[in-house]
Amino acid sequence: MSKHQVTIVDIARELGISKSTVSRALANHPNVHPQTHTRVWEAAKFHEYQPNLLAKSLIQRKTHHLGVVIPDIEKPFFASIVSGIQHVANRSGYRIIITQSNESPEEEVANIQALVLSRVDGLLVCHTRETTHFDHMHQIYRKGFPVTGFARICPGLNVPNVVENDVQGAYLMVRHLLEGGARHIGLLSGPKNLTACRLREKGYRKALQEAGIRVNPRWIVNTRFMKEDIAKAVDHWMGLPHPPDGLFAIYDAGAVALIRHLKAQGRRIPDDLQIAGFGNDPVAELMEPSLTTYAQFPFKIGEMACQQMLDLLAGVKTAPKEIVVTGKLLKRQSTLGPV
Amino acid sequence: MSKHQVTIVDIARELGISKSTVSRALANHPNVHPQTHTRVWEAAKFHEYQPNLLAKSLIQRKTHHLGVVIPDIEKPFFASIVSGIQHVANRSGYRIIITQSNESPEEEVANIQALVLSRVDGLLVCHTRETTHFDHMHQIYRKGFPVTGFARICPGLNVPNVVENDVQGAYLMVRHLLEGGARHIGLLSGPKNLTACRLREKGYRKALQEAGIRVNPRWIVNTRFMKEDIAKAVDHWMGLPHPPDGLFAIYDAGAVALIRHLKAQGRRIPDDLQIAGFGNDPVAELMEPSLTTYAQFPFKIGEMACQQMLDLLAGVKTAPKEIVVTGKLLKRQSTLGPV
DNA sequence: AACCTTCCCGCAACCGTTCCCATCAAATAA
DNA sequence: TTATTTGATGGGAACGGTTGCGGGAAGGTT
Repeated sequence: MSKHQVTIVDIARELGISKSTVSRALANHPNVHPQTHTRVWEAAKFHEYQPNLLAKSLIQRKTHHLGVVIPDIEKPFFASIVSGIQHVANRSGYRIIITQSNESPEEEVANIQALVLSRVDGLLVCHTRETTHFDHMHQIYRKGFPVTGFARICPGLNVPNVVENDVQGAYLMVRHLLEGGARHIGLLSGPKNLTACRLREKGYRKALQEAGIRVNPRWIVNTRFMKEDIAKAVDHWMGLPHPPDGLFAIYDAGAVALIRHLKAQGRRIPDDLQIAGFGNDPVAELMEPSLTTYAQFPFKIGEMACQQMLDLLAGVKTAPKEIVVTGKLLKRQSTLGPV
Repeated sequence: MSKHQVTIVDIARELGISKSTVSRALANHPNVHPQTHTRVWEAAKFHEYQPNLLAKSLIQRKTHHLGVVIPDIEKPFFASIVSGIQHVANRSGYRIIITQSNESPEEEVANIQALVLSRVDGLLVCHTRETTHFDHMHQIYRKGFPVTGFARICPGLNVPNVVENDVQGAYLMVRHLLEGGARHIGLLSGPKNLTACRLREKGYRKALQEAGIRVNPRWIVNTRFMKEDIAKAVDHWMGLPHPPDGLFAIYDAGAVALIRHLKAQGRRIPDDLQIAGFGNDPVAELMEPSLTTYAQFPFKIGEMACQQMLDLLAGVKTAPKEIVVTGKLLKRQSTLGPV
């Protein structure tokens, strides 16, 4: 960076005009003489002039940066969301600053604060699993800072939110299992405090109730997403008077682990029992048997979330709404059998 | 944003002192009376003062932002790299701005230019597969702009680069196949113009030569990473006078597809032929048979790349070096058989 | 000829900091 | 006492742009 970056003042001096005129010419302001306009542009091009966006941001109070807070970008689900956000952001001339909380609430608030400090125009946030206090959110909301939530949202915060349709997805999936003939359907769920788990469980219950089946509480197993939980769950189910003829795991990794475990036990899938997952992990398609699952379109979620943010920034006045991105049931071998 | 953000001038006025003093107090400059210091800090806390980092950046010519250019964040490999970059960046008070080129050279240069325009302190870049002209890189290099390359680097650019050890990885893998008894080893490669492909092919050749095996050019198949390439490749190999007894795919997705295809044909792996991949895709571990592959530690690559950048920014004067992150061979069922 | 527009352009304030330099009182040294 | 250092503070010029306001020249209208 030895060379002095050329500024509008340099150009103004060289052309013998004022920096205001140069500024206006470069901004294509109408009240500039055509001849002056071209002279300025030529000089700018000649000197490889690059406007200092910091100065511009400072005065215009806009950085054209959006802050994104996610738990973990290495999860394909979040990576796709980020990609979707990025896609619509770039299209509108925004850049995104990404921060990861690594599922730590402390890092989450630190990231959020750092982002508002660096003057992003808006914040797109997905909370950690563990986030239970939302003071930091209400605080920036009170200041009028533009916020949009996605995937895991802050309860009771009056901002646009984009979520996947957990209830519906689980509902459809369980209906699919029922159509396949299953009557005793086990549910592999996660920690009870997670909204997503509760919602998917809700869909599960709804489908069973509609089919006139009383939900046996012992069908439901709550894990902590650990590998060790799988064997225990299977033992539990198989010890029941009526072992399940279908299993619905609310996360694909769980379904995958179930399949491996059951296959190792010599059970045939889906003949002995059907298995379904949730989330359309890349593995799902490649396993044997390929896994029936529910695709959530995270890219779409990202796009919608970012679009909400752009509307917010553009001052489009609509009541902040909750947008639900509906996914799609992918019926595969783990419920249908070989095709 | 109705409220006027409080500035140091506001605090100065309220306390009846000059803004210089406030600035110094907040920066914990020694030459400030202790009493003034606490008064300033208390006023700042009371009014929830937030420094305007834009103004600071403008004057100090440092944004504490790093630009990251990657082809596709949805690829686990790149997601991990980004995560690694982020990790060391945050630790040192830097934020990262991420842009995706989507494997399009045009988007790549657009992103890079936008990033230098928004005054990032440095640029971490991984080129697209298709990037063949590197004018944009030389241009910013000439300006003295801090650049670090990773994974796919710009040839002939005198900047720190961090790459994985392609030659070594392929070499070790082929040696492993040889140890397993394979003698006719097919290579599923990618487009010839990609450096990674050429390097891995080099490792492949080296291992065979060392073992005293003449490389049969017909063993090598160049794909374009398409699904359709797989069937053709298999047909080609099986049509040879001596069909291969081992296959090395330089990308895991290829190995996975090979396994599925060969299994569908009724061939037993690894009994009929061994199969190995490269990259340690998450699927590799979960398939059946689990895939022998080479793990590249992308997180580490990201960390190293970012560390190089920080050194660069700190002015640590070392000749820009090429750093090689060596991976690890993961021997699994596709070469070893059931365990 | 006097007046009114319209078109260009320059002046200067402003955005919110940092930081160099000057100032001045108090403390120390001669 | 006087000279010198030290410590705390204020003034003001940057940083690189944007923008409201006013003015002058050119042209058109009564």
